[in-house]
Parts: sequence; structure tokens; C-alpha cells
Amino acid sequence: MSSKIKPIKSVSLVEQVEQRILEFLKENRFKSGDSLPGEIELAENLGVSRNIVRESLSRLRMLGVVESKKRKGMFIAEPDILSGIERIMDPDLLGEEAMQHIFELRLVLEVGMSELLFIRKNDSDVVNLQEIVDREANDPLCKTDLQTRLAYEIEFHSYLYKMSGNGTLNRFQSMLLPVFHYMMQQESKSAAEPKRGSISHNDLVETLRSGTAYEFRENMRNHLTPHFSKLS
Amino acid sequence: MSSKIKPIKSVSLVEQVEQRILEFLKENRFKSGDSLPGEIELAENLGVSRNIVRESLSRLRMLGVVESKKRKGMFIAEPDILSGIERIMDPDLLGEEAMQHIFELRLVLEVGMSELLFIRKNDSDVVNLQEIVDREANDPLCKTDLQTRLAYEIEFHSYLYKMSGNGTLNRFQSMLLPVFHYMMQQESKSAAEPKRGSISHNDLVETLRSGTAYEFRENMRNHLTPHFSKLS
DNA sequence: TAATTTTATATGTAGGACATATTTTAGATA
DNA sequence: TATCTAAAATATGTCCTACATATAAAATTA
Repeated sequence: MSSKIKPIKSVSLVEQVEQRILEFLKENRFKSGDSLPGEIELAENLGVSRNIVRESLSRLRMLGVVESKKRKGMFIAEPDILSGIERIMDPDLLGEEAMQHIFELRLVLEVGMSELLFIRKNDSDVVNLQEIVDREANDPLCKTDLQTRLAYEIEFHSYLYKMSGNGTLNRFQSMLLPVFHYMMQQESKSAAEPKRGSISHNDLVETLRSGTAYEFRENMRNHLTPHFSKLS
Repeated sequence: MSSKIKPIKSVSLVEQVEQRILEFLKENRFKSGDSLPGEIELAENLGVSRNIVRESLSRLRMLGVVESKKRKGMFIAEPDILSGIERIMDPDLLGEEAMQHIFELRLVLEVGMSELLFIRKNDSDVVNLQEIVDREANDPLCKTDLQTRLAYEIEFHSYLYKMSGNGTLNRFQSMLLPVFHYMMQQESKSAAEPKRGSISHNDLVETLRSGTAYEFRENMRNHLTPHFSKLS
């Protein structure tokens, strides 16, 4: 009775069919735009009901692997890596551990992102960032209202992701925002300090303007020190 | 007729129901383990057929938001952020642009990861990494066979992700491996050079042993130089 | 030939029926 | 009474049929 007996196969039919279809697509090297066998044909070939096939295709459709039009049938599309994540990236759905992982991920990304920023920055980016920083500095609410501070914080860092020129990275960040917001409110609840490193947003813009990727990376690391120091 | 007419809403019923259920879960702050109304009840309340509800729930089940047992019904679970990505992370399914984004993401992660490594490393980690490096150095195949070199490359870097102590990051990396593999083979196909920076794996281990997070970060950046120099 | 109507077809939705697993209840046995 | 056993109840899992709907393709008309 050492441990448990083998579960044989408690995988649902839908899941099996989903896998089979995915394998089918990979093996046959389908190109984006190619059309797929119809639902009834798939159902017959796989030996399952059309319902099962439809549920499987519904999943693949959600992931962007296939698209379907009314009479044309289904055809291959380029899957969207983030479409699955997008739906569940919510503090009310995720567990504490996942939230912590995501928060750490943010720190990793922003420190590691420096090289991309220097490869792809242009003059208008620096101007726009400076505008955000100036607006932040001149906003009287910033001294008193936590929400206002958070809003500027998010606007500034969001712009950096946009600058990275990596659309996936950028979208990923924008859907991480609710989690950031939640985590930073939790932080500011536990400790009353404003949570700033010795490097300000203004310093970061200046580094971006006339510094190096290496300097920006270390300055960003410094800027995020309050968050890093919370890690165990 | 400036642009297009409004598309009104051609969102499928399944998608609408999926959203409604997700909203329902968020609003009511369901805790993990709470049980959900049954399929028939949901179908009646939403005014749709049970099929639609089942397709929606099938999607949520795939994302890990809910689980279902035969007689008990459905209950809330903590969603897995990566379960959606996992299925489609394949060079045969993704487009060129997505692959490029992912490849860049890898570079960003490994440079930014340094701090986590130094927070969570322990002695055995350094020993294990050194073992990998030694094995690599003494393997005669390494000089001639590209696949062997790639295997050591992947083993070494994979261990770093494991060291990060961030399970999400680690799993993410492991599912990125097929894409890495593909991209690096493409790289080595276009140019015959072995593609190494001036910092070796051995140097990285030494830095991890007796250096600082700052030094490791810059050494990693240096180690990855051949890849960075390919970016536009 | 070009515009229009018709038709055919694959997906989208609905609803009913039965299978299956598991909890609960009821029953039988000691 | 206590315990083990068998039956019923119930929610998900699977299958089937029918019809709605949109639209590409064919047929018809101007």
C-alpha cells in the first residue's frame, strides 16, 4: 500500500481530443490560414461526439490557435500566448503564492529590460517620459494622496514597457497592472513609508537620456530597492 | 462613412457566458474550495442551453479556475497562470514575431534574475552548478557536436531558473525551452561561430560563489552578448 | 458582363437522453 | 446497537438530433 494506485486515465475526453488536435496541427506543420477539417468530420475520425470536438475547439479558439467563420469552417491562426493569462490575471482569482511570483517577475523584468530600452529608445520617448516626471513633480496631490502617487508610478513604468518594443512584454505588463496595484497597496498598508529608493524617476530619465544601458540597469535596481528588500 | 460601422457584438454566447461567470466569481469573492451552482442551474439563470455553459466551464477548467468532480459538482480552484501558455508554446504553432518576443524575454529574464539568485542561493546550488560546468568542460563531444553544446547550455541556464525560488518563473522557462532550442539552432545555422561571450559558464559560477548580485548581473549580460548583438 | 437572388454548407445554439461516478440513505446482518 | 452492505439520488460526462444563422458559391436575371 506504499502510495496510491495508478489513476489509469481520468483525463476527460475533451482534454484528450484537444491534445490530439494540437498534435495533428504540429505534425502536419499547418501554416497560418490553412483550413481545418470540419467538426463533424473530426468527430467521426476521432470516434467521439460533435459536442466533445466542439468543446476542444472552443478551448483552442480561446487560445487563438484556430478561428472559425460561419460557413468557411475553421482555419489555423497564430495563437496569442497571453490570451489565456489575460482572463485570470486578477487579484480576486489568483492565490497569494502566484501573486508573489508575479510581483517578483515584475522586478526581474524591469531590471533586465534595460538593454532593450537602449536599443529601441528614440528622442520622443525621452521627451514623453520627462513630461510624465514633470507632471508628477508639479502635482500637489502627489504629496498627500497615495492613489495619485500610484497612478504616476504606474504611468511611468508602463511607458518603459512600451518603449521596449516588445509587444508581448508590453501587453504582459498591462495585464499585470491590477496585481501591481493590489500588491503595492498591501505594501503601503503594512508600512507607512512612501517606499522610494535613492534613485528617482527623474534620475532614470536622465540616465536614459545621456547614460548607458549598464548605468540604467543599476539605477533601476536601486530605484526598486524597497521592493527587493521585502523579498525573503 | 469615415471608417467602419460598429460591429455591435459578434461575440459568441460561450464567450459572453465565460465572462459572466468570471465576473460572478470575482464579485462574490469566492474562496478556493467554494462550490459553484450546477450546470443546469447556471444554464437556467443565464437563459442559455447547458451546452453553452459547459463550453464556458470547459474553458475555465482548462485555465484552472474551476475543478469538477462527478457528483460533488464544480468548485473554485486557484487558477494556474501558465496552463494556457503551456499548450501553445511550440515553434510549430507560434508565429515568427511571437518567437522573437519570447527570445528577447529570455534575455531580459536572465539578466534581471540576478538579485533573486543571490537572495535564494545556497551552497549546494553552487556545487551542482559547478558539477554541470565541469561535466561540460570534460565532454569531448562538446567540441564537435552542436546538440551537445546546446544541451549543456540549456541545463546550465535551466538550473539558474530553478534557483530563483520562483516556481512560476521556473515553469515558464521550462516551457520556453522548445522555443530557445529552435531559435538557437536558427542562429547557429546563419552564422558558423560558436556564439560565446567573453564570460563563460565557469565565470558565472565563480561569481555566484564569491561575487555580488551586481557583478553577476553584468557578467550575465556579457555572457549573453552574442544574442543581444543580434537585436535590432 | 455585372448585379441580384437563390442555394448549399459549416458553425452556433438548443434540448433531451443516457452513462458514470460518488455521496447519501436505507436496509440487512451480526 | 453497531457495522457492513446494498440501493437511491444527484451532478458531471457523453451522445444524439434538430434547427438557427451566416456566408461563400452557384444560379438567375437585367
